[in-house]
Amino acid sequence: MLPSPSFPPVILLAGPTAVGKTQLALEIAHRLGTEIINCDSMQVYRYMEIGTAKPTQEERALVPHHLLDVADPDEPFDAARYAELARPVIESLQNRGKMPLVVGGTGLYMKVLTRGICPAAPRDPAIREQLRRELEEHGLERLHQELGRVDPEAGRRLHPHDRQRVLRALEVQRLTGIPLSCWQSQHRFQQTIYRTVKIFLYRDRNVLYERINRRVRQMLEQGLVAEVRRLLAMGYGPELKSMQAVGYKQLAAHLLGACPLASAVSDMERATRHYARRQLTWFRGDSEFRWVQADDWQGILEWLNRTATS
RNA sequence: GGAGAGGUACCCGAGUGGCCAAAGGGAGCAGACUGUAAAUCUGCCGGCGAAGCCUUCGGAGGUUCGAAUCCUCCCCUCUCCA
Repeated sequence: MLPSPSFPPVILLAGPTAVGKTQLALEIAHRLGTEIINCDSMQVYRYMEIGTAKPTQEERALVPHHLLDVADPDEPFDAARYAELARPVIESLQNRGKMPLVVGGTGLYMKVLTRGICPAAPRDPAIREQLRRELEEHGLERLHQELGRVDPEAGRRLHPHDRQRVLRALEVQRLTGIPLSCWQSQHRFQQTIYRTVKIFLYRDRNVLYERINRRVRQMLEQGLVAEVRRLLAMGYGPELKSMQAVGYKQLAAHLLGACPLASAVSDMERATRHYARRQLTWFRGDSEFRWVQADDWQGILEWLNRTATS
């Protein structure tokens, strides 16, 4: 799968949370006569509307959206699955001569979509369970030591406190008998699958933080608390990955009696800021993204016209 | 007016003579990231900087070899009594 120059390029529109991706995406999609492919790890879940700032039904009526509502909140979902679902959509759009517009803030999903992922085995529930038990019994230090033995490179690279990655590395090693770092050395994100045009929307940090606070307030006015209550009532508990999402996590804690609403809200604001910061760090690392001021629609559209059609 | 309590770095807060540029937490900033990624994890955090130096603990004095810590006066905040 090499990038085919005859195919329309894939436009990637990224940016930190609350920067204004959705609105601009609608405009771009409208101008280019194309469709939007969501690249937000939380908007893929059903029933999570307000807190994920998912495009509304009205917005979706204006421009077709893909990869929204493709999983239940308790369904396993990850970057590989995302890419698996998004690729056929991209192809289908390209076959119709359209430039797929991938929009979202989930850096890893974009990376895996455009560059693939190492073919190490997916998550295995049985081994996970076993690892969880060992973690409880012996502690993380011990597991990290084991990793150092079976996969010295990963052991060196991974911080002993990084529970998630240490467990994942052990999982792969046990499942396949091959160290994760070997799998990874086979796949270094070198190959690009599509011809892409990458845009990263940014704003002054203080302005972004103000927008975040404002949007949190709006979400609450729109009934985010009720939405979270509904999810809990449907049996989607706070332990689910989907329920770790910013906003859902804090409000679920409040609804379950852990803290007053006011502190849940300020926790949510802070978590959103932290998230935005991490997004900035992530995308700074990908020099192919062109950073553009989020208000400069005119400039963006002109630049897109030049670049995407050249 | 009287009786107490207190003022510590952006915030909260520990520290009661040297081991204090000052615990801890939060915020903030920077970074890492290959199947949980809105997750997980790391570092920095008075100033300049290599060592080291310089300015900090409400303000001004004082005691002491040495003060955030002790004394004096002043300013401010809070609680209670009037």
